[in-house]
Amino acid sequence: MRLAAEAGTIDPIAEAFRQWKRNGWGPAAPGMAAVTTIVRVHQLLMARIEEALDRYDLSFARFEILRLLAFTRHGELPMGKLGSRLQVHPASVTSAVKRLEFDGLVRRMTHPEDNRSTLAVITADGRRLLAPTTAALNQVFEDLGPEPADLNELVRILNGIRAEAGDRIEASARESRV
Amino acid sequence: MRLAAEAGTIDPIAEAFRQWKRNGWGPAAPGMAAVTTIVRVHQLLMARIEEALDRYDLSFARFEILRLLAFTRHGELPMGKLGSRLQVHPASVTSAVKRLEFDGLVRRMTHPEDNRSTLAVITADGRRLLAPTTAALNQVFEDLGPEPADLNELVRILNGIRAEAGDRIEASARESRV
DNA sequence: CGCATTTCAGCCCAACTGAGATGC
DNA sequence: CGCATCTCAGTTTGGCTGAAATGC
Repeated sequence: MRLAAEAGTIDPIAEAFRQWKRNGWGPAAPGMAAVTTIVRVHQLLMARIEEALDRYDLSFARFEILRLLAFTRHGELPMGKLGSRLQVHPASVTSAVKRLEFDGLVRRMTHPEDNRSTLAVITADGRRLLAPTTAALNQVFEDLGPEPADLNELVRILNGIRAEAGDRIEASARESRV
Repeated sequence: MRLAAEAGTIDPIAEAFRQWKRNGWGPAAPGMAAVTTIVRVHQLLMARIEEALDRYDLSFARFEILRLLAFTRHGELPMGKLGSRLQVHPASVTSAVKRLEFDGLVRRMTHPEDNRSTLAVITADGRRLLAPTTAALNQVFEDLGPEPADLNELVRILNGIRAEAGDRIEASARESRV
């Protein structure tokens, strides 16, 4: 999506924040601004990430699968484990891996110790593709804007939201003040 | 989506952060953790928001249109303006407003001063629906977890990302330290 | 005429549901 | 047998493109 910023206009999020308070929803205003900003930043980030991966014909979801596999000891993981680690639906894992297999980036084999389960294994081509794509994404990660200390602070606060929602957070991550 | 947390496992994001540094991508590690955490929190938030709006048969996108219309002086806005304010594609505005009109929450009229343009106008039913839905969302906003001061800090840092991406930010929002 | 605004048809993709197959 | 794991077909959804219609 290529949406031009509205010319000569104020920040829509700041404006909404003002209206929220004016309408007597003051206690919810900081949360409302936080949520709206997260949604907007998510949109901006996904656009940049997709653009960075575009020429490699990889979606962010498929990249994450490759990356996760490469991080394991033998470059393999059961389908179900992929889903729980990446928080995606089992059926989505099936289709993403199918696409990766079609592209020769992973192959599938039934689990040697449990024939119900099938392993996704990253191929040499898959590992090769990780070098340039990781570099492209790291470029995005390094150009976010805020200083590393602020990014760590950002993660700390967001982890508070994850914790409240029941997400599993490491204790250390919740405390660390940069 | 209702995805159970993986039992007995560490935080996947913290683990990825560790691996990122171990692989020599240290400078990108804070940004990588920030992006991954934003993506995850976005996912959690959208699930909660959709759940809160579910019984009103409203999507978040359609709620935002109603809210934006209610905030204007006459409860009306041209289609194009809706799109630029909410950062959605013109064709998406058309379909969202069509759905809202079908539900009797907005009606459409051609712009009195420019016949090319059509105005979306919120109806009395639309305004009525905003009371309980706003209350339901405010409940979500108030229960995010972090204190208001931290939420403001969160917005400040995220605005740094928006600014870097060329989003229009109010100067005040970029400076405010809570 | 060029340009702006909106709509529409059509496409693609992601995600989910429910049913089934297989094996523990 | 109940349960876990995965796959598949089908549906829905959102968002996009490109073209058309209308009027400035």
